[in-house]
Amino acid sequence: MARPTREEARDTRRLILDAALELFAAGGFAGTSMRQIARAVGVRESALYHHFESKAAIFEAMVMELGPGKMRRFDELDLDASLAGGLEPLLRSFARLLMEESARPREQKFIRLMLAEAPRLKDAGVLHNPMLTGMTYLTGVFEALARRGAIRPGDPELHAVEFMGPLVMLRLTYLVLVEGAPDMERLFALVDAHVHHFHDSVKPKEGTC
Amino acid sequence: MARPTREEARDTRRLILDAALELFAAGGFAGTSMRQIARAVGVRESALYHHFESKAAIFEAMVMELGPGKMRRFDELDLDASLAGGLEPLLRSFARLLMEESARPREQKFIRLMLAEAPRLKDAGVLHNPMLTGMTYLTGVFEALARRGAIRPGDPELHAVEFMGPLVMLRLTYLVLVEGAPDMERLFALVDAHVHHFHDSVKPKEGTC
DNA sequence: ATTATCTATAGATCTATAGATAATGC
DNA sequence: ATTATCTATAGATCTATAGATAATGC
Repeated sequence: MARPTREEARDTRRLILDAALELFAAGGFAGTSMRQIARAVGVRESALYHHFESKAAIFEAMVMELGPGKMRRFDELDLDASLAGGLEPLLRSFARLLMEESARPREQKFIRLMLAEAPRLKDAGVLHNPMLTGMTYLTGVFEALARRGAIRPGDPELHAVEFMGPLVMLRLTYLVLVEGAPDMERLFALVDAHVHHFHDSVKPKEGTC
Repeated sequence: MARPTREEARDTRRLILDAALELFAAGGFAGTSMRQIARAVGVRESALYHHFESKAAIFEAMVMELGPGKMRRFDELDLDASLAGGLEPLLRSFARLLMEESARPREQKFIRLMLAEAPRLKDAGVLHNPMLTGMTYLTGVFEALARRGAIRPGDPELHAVEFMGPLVMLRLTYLVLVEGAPDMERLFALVDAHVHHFHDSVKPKEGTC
């Protein structure tokens, strides 16, 4: 035994991170032991310490890998080009993308873990609440949209809250806090309805009364 | 020592529950030891077992006490009478009440605990996700409002999502996931702006174009 | 020589229980 | 007799380390 041959070699670091995410999401950081992680991976505890200095180091590596805000997908976006297809389709595809991503098992577990360990995130070297970071970013987007007249003028933070609030809540109720398979059909129907409702309430007023 | 005199007697059960809420909210259920709770209360571990069978029993008692959905405040409400003052003031006072309540330290800790322990709630005898219960309830309220023409017709679940989503998110960002004193002024400004925006989007259409 | 594992274990917890002690309320 | 605490401890479990072993890549 001891060191495995090249044929048997596996990416143990990867396996540790995957097993730890699974276990942390289900039992919490403190509720998961190095022993459980080792058992899930199929190695001894001491092998874990070869890859990570401590249990906290596993958590930190996980946050570093999955954490830094997925909100920046708008960054690669040329607002003017995207707006050519219309504001509502743009918002809808963003909202659907967010939900599809959140529905992925790894993301579901990670969001659950972040919510559960929120009070301890700072100790793990995560300076800012990911939710706040996302909101700050979206606020900037709505500011830009208002500047070019794509939406009617107003408090951009309010627009960010009105747009993201229902999405965050739908994600919580349908994806994060639910157990078993989520009702994706109902979820997407509500997402589309929300986008339509939101768009209706911010689109520039047209015509005269 | 041993049993304290009547003068020194304290409500130890109450003190245990309070200390446990504090510690569970900060460190999670698994991250908190009976030893820590005993130290916080100022008794020995064995005294805890006089009041509760186990650590899990403390958690269960806590959920039983604080859990059963605070959403039912609408129950004591005569919709018709309340609507006399106008829909927007009614919604605003509900939203502000929800935020004021969520801002109370005990509630903040409890919400944090519920989010953190959500995957383990079923084991604690909590059958339903409190968030879903609240949404079901609110959906009924908006159905009633639509039936009596106080809001324009539409999917009542969508209305519940549009109304509560931003409130849930504001609560998360400003009260639950934040550390230190929350910026209540900015929070209430956003709550009021949200209620106004929401009311604008659901009030019955008046006049003709 | 380095890397990835193993066996074995030290030392620190932690939950829960047994049995003693003293105040209370009948 | 009952209630609420204490002291003491059994027994389980947990994090982390020391040192051995064998495969890898130079």
